[in-house]
Amino acid sequence: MENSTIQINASDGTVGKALVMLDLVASFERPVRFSEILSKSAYPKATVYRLLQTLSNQSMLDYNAQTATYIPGIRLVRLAHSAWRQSALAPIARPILDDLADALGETLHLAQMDDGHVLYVDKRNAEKPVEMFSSAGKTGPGYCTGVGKALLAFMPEKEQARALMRQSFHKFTAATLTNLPALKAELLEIASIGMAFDREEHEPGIICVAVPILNGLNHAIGALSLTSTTTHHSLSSIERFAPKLQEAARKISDAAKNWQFPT
Amino acid sequence: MENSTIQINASDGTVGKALVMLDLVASFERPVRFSEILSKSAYPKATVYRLLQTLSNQSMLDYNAQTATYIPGIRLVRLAHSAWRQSALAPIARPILDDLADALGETLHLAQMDDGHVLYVDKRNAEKPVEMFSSAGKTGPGYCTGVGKALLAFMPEKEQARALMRQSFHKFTAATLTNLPALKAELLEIASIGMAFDREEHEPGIICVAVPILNGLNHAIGALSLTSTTTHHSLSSIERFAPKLQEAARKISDAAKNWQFPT
DNA sequence: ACCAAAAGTTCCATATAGTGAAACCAAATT
DNA sequence: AATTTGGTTTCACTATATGGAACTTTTGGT
Repeated sequence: MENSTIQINASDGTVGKALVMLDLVASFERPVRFSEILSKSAYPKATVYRLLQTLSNQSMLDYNAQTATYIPGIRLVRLAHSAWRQSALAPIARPILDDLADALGETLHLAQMDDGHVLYVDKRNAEKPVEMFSSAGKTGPGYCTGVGKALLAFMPEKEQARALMRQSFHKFTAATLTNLPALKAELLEIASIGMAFDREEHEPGIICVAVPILNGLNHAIGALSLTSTTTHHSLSSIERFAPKLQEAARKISDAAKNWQFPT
Repeated sequence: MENSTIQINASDGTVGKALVMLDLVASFERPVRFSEILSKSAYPKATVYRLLQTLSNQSMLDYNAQTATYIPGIRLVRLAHSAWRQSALAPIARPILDDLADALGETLHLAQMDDGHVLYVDKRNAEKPVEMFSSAGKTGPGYCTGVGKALLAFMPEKEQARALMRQSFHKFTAATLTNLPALKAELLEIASIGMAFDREEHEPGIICVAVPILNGLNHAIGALSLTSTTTHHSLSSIERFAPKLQEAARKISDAAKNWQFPT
């Protein structure tokens, strides 16, 4: 969301720095000029310059000579295809999500945790059926979405601590939790009841129920949510979908356990 | 397709090497062990080891400690989302593709050229409406697909020469062109008539018409195709769709020309 | 249970590749 | 014409990557 500060990359040498640059360019969400990148970066001019050149050579960035701007490159799309196919969760969950979408006719999201944030890896939309990359790959906050809280509540302690650090607590709506103690309390509750709600915490009028997809150690490998609006549903009426969600989550979990790459 | 040889990366130092490793891991299309990666790589053991560690640290790879295998990492999915949204062609083409799919009810592909190969960036399927990453990001051969030949035929001369080098001419079917002169002759024909056909060259029973999406200099920035089967259509019957495809291609081309990022 | 081979990890002297201050060049701007 | 701003190149310095080899762990065979 607010990306005003510089990301310092502790180690990982040149490769780490190059990837920081990639993230930086991506974070603008629009074509950016050299000087803009430079001003947001911690590295000196010549270093930034060379890193951008290397990344452009490698098609990890696209440089437009007309406008003298950089955008994330096409090679990422190719690599992501491979990542998505192999990430196990998304492809496995696909048929189960399809069935669930058919049965419920509501908007569904499948998400994973990525560095404390929510990464949506698949979606079924109640209205518009086709979505593509426009939804998969999208990220959202952890502390104020249903999937985010479901994932946080079922993380190994250490990872959870690290993920909680990354939350920035922007008050999107009146209902947004804006501090760590409040969030921690809610996560305990979620862990005990096995489901999470978004009570218009991220966007006014938008509510959701989310359940974790667990592995054998009771840690979340993903989360599944059903999203609706306050005009269509109330919290208690979407709660009624929870058993169906949990059943689907269990199916995905089972499929993931038994999943082996064809040899 | 056949990735049996080692990719040598001329320069670009450590970052280039790291990206070669990324591609290598992705090319397996399944979880791979260290030794498998090593055996396909040109770099010495310790180097490969360190590169893989760095990439895993950075979530560009996922290391599974249970199975001791690597797969492409989740960070790629996040980055690709950004790349796709900003690549201009795909998001711009989306509504036009939607309309065309509604009007024709046939399978459509939108593709770009990537290192001599075809990169599919969007798709509308006649039967299954939802597809996601499973189709976007997929790559295919340049010399034996409709979109590939359309893209090759309308490339700047130098780039074309480079792209032609990258073709490997595997004979998929009886109709596959298997040598450079034959391909060059066909590309001239395509350039003159402004459309390309796939006459069961990649898969038996699958035919397609493709048209380039041109910029102001008459170079392809993408290609649009309509795919069908020989049971549904003949070459001449799919040729009848060409005007509609060309109209859509022109619309996309215009939209791309006028396109400016919102300031 | 043992041994041998293979797979994976760490070490460390060396050299290569990255660094970044500064100079330079090219467009805009005054 | 002079100045500022944005972008590119240079080069001496050194931090970082390198990779052969030693070491540890795992696997598999008898």
